[in-house]
Amino acid sequence: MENAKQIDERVRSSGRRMTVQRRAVLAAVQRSRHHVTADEIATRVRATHPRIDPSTVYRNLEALEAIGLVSHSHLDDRITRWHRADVERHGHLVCRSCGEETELPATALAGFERRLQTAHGFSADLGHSAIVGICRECAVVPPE
Amino acid sequence: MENAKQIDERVRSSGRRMTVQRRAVLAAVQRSRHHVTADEIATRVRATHPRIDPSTVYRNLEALEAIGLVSHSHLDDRITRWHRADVERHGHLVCRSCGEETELPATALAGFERRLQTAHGFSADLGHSAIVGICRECAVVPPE
DNA sequence: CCCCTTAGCGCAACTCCTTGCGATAAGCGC
DNA sequence: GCGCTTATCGCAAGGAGTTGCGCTAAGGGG
Repeated sequence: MENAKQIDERVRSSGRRMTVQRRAVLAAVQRSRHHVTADEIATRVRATHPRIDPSTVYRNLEALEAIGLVSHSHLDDRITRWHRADVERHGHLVCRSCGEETELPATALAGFERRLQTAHGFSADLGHSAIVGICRECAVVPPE
Repeated sequence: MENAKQIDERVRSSGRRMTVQRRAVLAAVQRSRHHVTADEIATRVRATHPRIDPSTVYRNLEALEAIGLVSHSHLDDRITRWHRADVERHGHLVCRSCGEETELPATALAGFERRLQTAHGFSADLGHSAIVGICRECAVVPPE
């Protein structure tokens, strides 16, 4: 966990500026537990800074990701979700039938990631996109 | 490969109807090699059926997927791509630095899928979303 | 501490896709 | 074949995210 001054310095040393808006977006992501959508972040930011435009939120999420302070992943087909960069990496199983999500520890991903590294020289991030499939329950009794 | 009559029957037996539009969308997907976007499909369909609305294309892709005649996957962060359901399943590695895509044979996915099955009872489809990471070249020399 | 350059901002327009709705036509039953 | 039910269509409006642009203000240099 870095303090405010270290973060400011980190932003500036990347050739960017630390603005009120950027600070607000970062704070909103840091206050959230996990996996918030850009829209939720925009709503939180506007609670204290009503004039901040959604486009500013989107642009700042990208900038903060480039700096390495936040990152995003994809839980289901459509929505991008954001989280602070220092949460422990992990994967997700999402059932395409009932939608249930299960978290997967990073250790469960490491074996396959190592395999892709040795076989293809590719450093995979299996936590970035959820793994879709059919969960145990739906394999037995499809819903509805 | 099924013939037209078998396909019609398959559509109808699911309680749906076989319309001119649905046939045109299916044909457009079948004529494409791999991984076309809904927008490309809409363009092709309009070449012969100019009055077909994009929303009709989207709805038909969903319907045809529910029937099992087409399916979709996600190659990069944003765009949904469609293909006929009978192409051989495979995975994709996408480099988040240079964007390069590498195809991965289904056999390369099977081991990890089996592992998820035994450990979590989850039937994963690792071909559905591309695996993002850093390719061999970019690990050595990041572009630009 | 002020200037000047330019990153970043708010706004409005735009893209891609989804949704609601009244009109149309697929296709089962007679 | 004909009628009737209703899935599906085209259209128009809506939602999420992106982009272009002229204005504002961050922050290094003097």
